[in-house]
Amino acid sequence: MGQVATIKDVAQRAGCGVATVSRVLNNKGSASAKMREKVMTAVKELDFQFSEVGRSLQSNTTRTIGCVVPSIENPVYADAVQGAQEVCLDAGYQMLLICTNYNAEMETHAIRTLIAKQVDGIILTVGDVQNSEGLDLIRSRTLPHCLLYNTAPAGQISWAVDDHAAGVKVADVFFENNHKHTGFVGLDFLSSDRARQRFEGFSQGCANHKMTPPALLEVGDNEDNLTPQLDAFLKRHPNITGIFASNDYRALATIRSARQLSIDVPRDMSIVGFDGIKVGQMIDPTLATIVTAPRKLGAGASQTILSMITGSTPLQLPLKEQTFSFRAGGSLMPLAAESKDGEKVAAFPPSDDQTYKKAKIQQERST
Amino acid sequence: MGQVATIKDVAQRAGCGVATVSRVLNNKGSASAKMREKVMTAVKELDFQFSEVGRSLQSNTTRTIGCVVPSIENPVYADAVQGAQEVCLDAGYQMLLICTNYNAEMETHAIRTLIAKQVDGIILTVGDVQNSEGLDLIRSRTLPHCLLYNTAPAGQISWAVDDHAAGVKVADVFFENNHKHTGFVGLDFLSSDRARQRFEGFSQGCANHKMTPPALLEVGDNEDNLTPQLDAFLKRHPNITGIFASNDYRALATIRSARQLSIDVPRDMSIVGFDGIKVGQMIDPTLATIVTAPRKLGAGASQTILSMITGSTPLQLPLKEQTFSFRAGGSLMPLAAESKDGEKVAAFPPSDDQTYKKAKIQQERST
DNA sequence: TTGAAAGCGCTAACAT
DNA sequence: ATGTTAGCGCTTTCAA
Repeated sequence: MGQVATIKDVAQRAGCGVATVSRVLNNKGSASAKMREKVMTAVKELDFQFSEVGRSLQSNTTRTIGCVVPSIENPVYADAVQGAQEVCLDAGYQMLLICTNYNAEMETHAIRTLIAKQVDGIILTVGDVQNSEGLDLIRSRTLPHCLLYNTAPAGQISWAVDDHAAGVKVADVFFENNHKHTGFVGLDFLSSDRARQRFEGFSQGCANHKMTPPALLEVGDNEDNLTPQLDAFLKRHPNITGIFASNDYRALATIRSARQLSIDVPRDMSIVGFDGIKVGQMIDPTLATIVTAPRKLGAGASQTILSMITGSTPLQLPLKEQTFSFRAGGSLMPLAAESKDGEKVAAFPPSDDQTYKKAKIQQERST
Repeated sequence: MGQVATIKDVAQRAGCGVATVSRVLNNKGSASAKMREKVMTAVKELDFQFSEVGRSLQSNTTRTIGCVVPSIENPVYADAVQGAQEVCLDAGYQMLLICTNYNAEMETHAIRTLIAKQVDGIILTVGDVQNSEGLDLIRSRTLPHCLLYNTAPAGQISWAVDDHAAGVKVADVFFENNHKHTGFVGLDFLSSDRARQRFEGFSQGCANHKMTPPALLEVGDNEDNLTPQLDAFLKRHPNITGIFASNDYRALATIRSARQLSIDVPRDMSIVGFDGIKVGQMIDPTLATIVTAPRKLGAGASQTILSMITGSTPLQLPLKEQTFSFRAGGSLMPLAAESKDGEKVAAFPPSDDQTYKKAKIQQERST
């Protein structure tokens, strides 16, 4: 249905053998000007295009990269996939995309399918690097592959945000702004080792500065009841002046819940998010956050894969330090030295405009 | 590299011909229990999987659907692609994704590539339905295809938001809330016929209610200077109390700019967005907007394609009326009857909570 | 029930 | 310079 003319049809119409057609169209081997001419007109007349299926069978190569991510409804993955796809396309490769919906069975099935489809390489985010059936499958075939957003186990190559280091960075920022009592709001850790690493880094950073260990508020996936949870949490930990949310959406939800509890952000509470989504800068107050570069990670993963396939380009390795940067925002404000224990006093609140400029500078530096 | 064992290897190991292996594995034709056994163990031992490339060449079918969209960095497309991909996967099809970055040449190239890859069908969003080289290419091969987010020309099938009807709806909403003087903020129409249709529908709706024709503010892609543009716009049209933004991001940007101009939303100005992105409900005020269901559109497009391919499933047709719904939000507030000409008076400002409940009811109705 | 062989579209080795 | 042909992995006749 999709294709009509084959190389045979072209050969017949041009009055030559199929090999000649192949040679002309691929600019490989010799062909007379006359033959070239005849072939080209036949191609035009038939609107001929090679079938990649035939080529793939013959060359044992598909010029296709498989990509497995949990869900592109999450903009972090969407952007990464977009970046990966662009690099592939530039190199003449196409991308087969499968979303697993955070489901381990789907993940295995997806990888099996991609192997069957004979992709030349796979870029993937798995649920658990230590225990992934699909990953084992890939390894047993020595298929070029590259992890994305998974912390690489020893010897593995991966493009991912250094969640631990980013967590440390947030602790540094809180410290610099004089917040000593902090909290962390995250999804329950069972479903996200990434959030756990952010928390661990954050704890580490707090310890480095001799700050109180961060209080932990684990919330479910259902965001509706964050407000009462936050209320109870803050009653248990009344000293807290700074909260690190495991991602920007959660940070926004936290700000909203705080507002419902008549807690003003940033006057009464400073909030720092994670990811650096676009809207963070469009709202009021703007969101202080860890900015990541999903596109770059995706593009990097593609470059890695491509260099594994062609062997030509020197293997690109992600630089851990460059996988994130902090962006200041109105949701974070310095806290004056405590006048009394536990009392919160705001010092020289920066105007929104100042904060914005600060954010901009920070951003430019990191690019 | 990717694949090792072929059907030949299995046959050899099982001590039979390749045809037997094929029959056993496909459950087609007869095979003795003994042979089945031998084949299955050979398969296990070799960890054999069929090569889809070989199958495709033989069957002239690839079980692959091509998908061409401008960019999945736009969550509207990301969600649509995700929905489309899921439906494909459920039906045993995979998805080859190409993003065109709103570039016409890329679009043509993408479609050419997908044809060469012998995809069984194509789901696509083109820049200009009336004038798309790629679309012509597809039509000339009678390849099953389905438009997504493009208004279908006569006889064409397309899954898209009814932008015009949605525009009318927004006018209705403004009218119900007593806003008679309105404006429309959109990207310059050259690059988006969708925004133009929203505007035309909006104008139509305003005319229906004998309202002033909406004033038009066309902004460039660069959002930085929205504030001065908005300022000038509102000075030219001082009566405006309601603004319809062509999408939610632009609505947020408009709210931000308004705030910089000391115009309070919704007290001094009501804003309605378009798309229904998640964060619209997480900010303060919540964003009144037209909610669309990108996932459903994508899924619908896939169903259409699949039924075109298999002919079995009854062809799904998009229902125009169900492609959007209005969601109330804090950014829109009723305006009291004008006390003096041009003077704006807010009537019974709804608490955020009320607005939220209202939004929720609206949302539940529409699902 | 089973195997041999043709053929899907293409490339590359070989022959002319 | 050009044509013939084998073979990539698979399915499907067709014979046995």
